[in-house]
Amino acid sequence: MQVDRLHSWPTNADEARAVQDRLRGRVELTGPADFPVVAGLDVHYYGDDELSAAVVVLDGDTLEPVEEVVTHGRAAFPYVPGLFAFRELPALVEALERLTVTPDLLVCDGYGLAHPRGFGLACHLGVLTGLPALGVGKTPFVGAHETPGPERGAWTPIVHEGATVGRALRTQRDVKPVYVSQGHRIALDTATDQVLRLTPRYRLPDPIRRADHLARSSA
DNA sequence: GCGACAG
DNA sequence: ATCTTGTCGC
Repeated sequence: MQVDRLHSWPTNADEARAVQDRLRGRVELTGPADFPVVAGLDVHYYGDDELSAAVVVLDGDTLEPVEEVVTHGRAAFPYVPGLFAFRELPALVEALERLTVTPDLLVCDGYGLAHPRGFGLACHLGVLTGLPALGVGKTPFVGAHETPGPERGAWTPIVHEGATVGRALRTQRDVKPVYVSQGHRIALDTATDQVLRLTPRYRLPDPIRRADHLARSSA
């Protein structure tokens, strides 16, 4: 698939924040609710700052893999909370470009709207590709939330600066919640539904687990 | 000012 | 993210 470079690569943290502030206006918070083909993305770090980036495309109904791509590279930016996306973006974009099928949804490992400037990795990938995207985080990042009930499907809003920016969602009974936020062209209700649907077992969505395993095994 | 801070 | 042992449970 084709991915547009909507910005030059930032040289420092201020430039990176400026990119986020500029692209934030392109995020759309509504979109389709049906996703025949979904993709999971994840990056594995090894050595100094080497990394492998994996994209696994799954049939949206059966959750069977239909295509896999792995790329290798180096972290493209130092780790700064809030600018995390710039580390992995080039490798992930290259992997997406090598896909022969275009997914209907990107399931990203990290945050979308629930981000200090409202533009996390899931928003960034969504805007560059134009595809619906959502983010799943494993630890709280921004905002405040109550602990959801213990049963699968229970959720509470994540509130940041007076706005709901995501949900703490229990994907399995008595398992630590995950943190769901919108990336691009998707409603929060839809993102929540999809995360549950894509997580028939374990804590994290199948697409992310598969991408994690693939990136790890091809280091 | 100090610590904490997606992965 | 990664460095790391054992342990409990399906």
